[in-house]
Amino acid sequence: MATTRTDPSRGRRLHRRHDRSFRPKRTPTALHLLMNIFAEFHAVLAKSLDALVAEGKLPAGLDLSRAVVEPPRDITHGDLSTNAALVLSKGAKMKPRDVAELLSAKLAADPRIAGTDIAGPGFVNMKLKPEIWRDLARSILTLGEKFGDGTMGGGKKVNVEYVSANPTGPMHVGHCRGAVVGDALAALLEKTGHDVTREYYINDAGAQVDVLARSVHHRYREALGENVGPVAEGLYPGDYLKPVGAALATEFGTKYQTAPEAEWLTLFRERAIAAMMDLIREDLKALGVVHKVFSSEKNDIVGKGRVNEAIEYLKSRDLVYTGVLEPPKGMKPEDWEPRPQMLFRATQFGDDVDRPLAKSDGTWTYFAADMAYHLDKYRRGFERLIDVWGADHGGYVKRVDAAVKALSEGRATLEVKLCQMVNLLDKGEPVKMSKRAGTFVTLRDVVDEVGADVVRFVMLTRKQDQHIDFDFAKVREQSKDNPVFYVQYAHARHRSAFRQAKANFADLDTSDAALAKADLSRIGDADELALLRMLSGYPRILEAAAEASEPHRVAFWLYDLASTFHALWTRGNADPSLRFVLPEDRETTLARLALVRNVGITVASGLRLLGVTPAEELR
RNA sequence: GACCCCGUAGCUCAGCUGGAUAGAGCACUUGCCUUCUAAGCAAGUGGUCGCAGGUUCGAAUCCUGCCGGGGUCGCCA
Repeated sequence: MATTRTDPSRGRRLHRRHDRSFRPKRTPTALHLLMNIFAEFHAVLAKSLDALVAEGKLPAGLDLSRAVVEPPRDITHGDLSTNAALVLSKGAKMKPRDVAELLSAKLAADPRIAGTDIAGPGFVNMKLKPEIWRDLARSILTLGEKFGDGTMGGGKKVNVEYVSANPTGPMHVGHCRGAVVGDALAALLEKTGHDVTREYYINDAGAQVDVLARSVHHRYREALGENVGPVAEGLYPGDYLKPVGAALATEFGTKYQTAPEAEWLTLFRERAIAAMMDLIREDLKALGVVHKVFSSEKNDIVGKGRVNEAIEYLKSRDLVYTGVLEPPKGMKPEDWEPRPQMLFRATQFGDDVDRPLAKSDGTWTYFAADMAYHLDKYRRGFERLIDVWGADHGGYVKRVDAAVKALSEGRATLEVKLCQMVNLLDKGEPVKMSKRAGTFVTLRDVVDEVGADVVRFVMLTRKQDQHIDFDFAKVREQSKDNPVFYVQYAHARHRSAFRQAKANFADLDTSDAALAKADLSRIGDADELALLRMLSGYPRILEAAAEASEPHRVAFWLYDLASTFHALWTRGNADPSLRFVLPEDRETTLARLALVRNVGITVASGLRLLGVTPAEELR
């Protein structure tokens, strides 16, 4: 396996490239926009190190790639902390504390650093001048929701394929996790400077779409008034096919009522798939998910001979052969019989066994088509492919990874994000669902009932490889168990503070531009500065989340931010002098509104990234 | 049998890709509304990070082996 998650060198490399390339440019005329404080001070650290090398106090060629500048766990340790001395001591052949002494003295000379000290085994802690936080506040007001935009991706093309539900019916709740995770991941990658394409793969070439066509034919006859009885075993029984059958009845009358299957199968299949895709697109739209590209297995891959091309390519590399697979050990398939098959040498690329490409009836396996599809993505210029799948497809990862490696000669990378199951519950009791029996809860039902905001946020309150319990009773409650309200409430409160300000100062200019000019030296309370310090972590969180492909981190961070803001807000209850709006003090009000607006901008940015509406008010 | 994921407070889960004294919500105990919307806040109780080794200045995090739970395993998609 060589996916991103298991390749330890990958993250490091990206970090370093980003950090090194970040050189704050100071233009005397414009305000220097503080974007990522940690990246900036990593640059300061590198400069200090260079100086120490030039002075001969440290040897040249030290590897700074493992050194990080981060917020200390405990704020009494200062604003920034670096492990540089610990990381460098070995290469410098010095004790960590001694390296720390040198770095500490050098860093203390930076005009923006108020002081440094050494702690523990050799951490260097830095205390920044409060003016830094006020610069940050002004920067956020100037940037607006661009705050947090990053260049980490370097404009690189990334293809994110997600949902890709079979076109045999409306989406059920189980699909919505992948939809939300994929969508948020795509947004996150865009925010961090990637050129993202959101894509959906339509599995419309298999046997199941023929079943769909037959199911529609049943509904068609039904619509013509024929007494067809219940839907036959093995067909899709859902009512959602009735309108499709009815439309065909209107259009073609009795033409295909008794005709042999061969006469209508293709037509009915195409109409049915088109109708189902319309349905699915509507469902996705209700959830706020919009794909840019829909690739059809049948029309874009198989029909265009892409599978043949892929196989021919592999054959030319001697990666295809005819062989007989061993039955899997430990389980005894009853109908197992050894059979020669066309196989792809997946084992040469890290898979456990070689994989079949053709079925016994001569048609391609799903894998063969999927392989060709991934080659198609690569040929469209994507060297980074991300697929979001359900965890039940976990056993399929290695072979597609092997295929991508083989077909791109190692130039393309595939990351598969597996989303664990969503356990659907009602008051703690499992809800039974069966698509074949037609008893399943649709995504639409859930979205209509609790709203897209709640569905989306809940789906992001777990790491994707962790199970989620989605309990209707709880989600319906719209109580404080629902973290989405907690975060939205922070945004609503920020709006409320502005309404309050207008009520007290009718003529007050509270535009972001005006707030950026406020006298921010009036922001001095420890909790106020702590809030700004927290906001400074936003770009950092986005980068880390993007690098790990873990959008849930943004949701958790927003929750923490909301918590910090609520705490500050509530202090005003006990001590009116700490309120944001002070009817007696226009200037301080303006400064505090600037702070509040910083929170509002950042919460809105984060929520929008996750596809959740920043609420104006919650009542 | 093989492969993948998970195991952290009573419960549900985070833990910033190896850092300092392991965090949050729920639950439980105790306070805060003549209100900048209390859908909120503050404090307290609660941990052998599944077990055992290893790697190093340092491990919940990385490696190995076990234990427990889930998922998957030729011609379904």
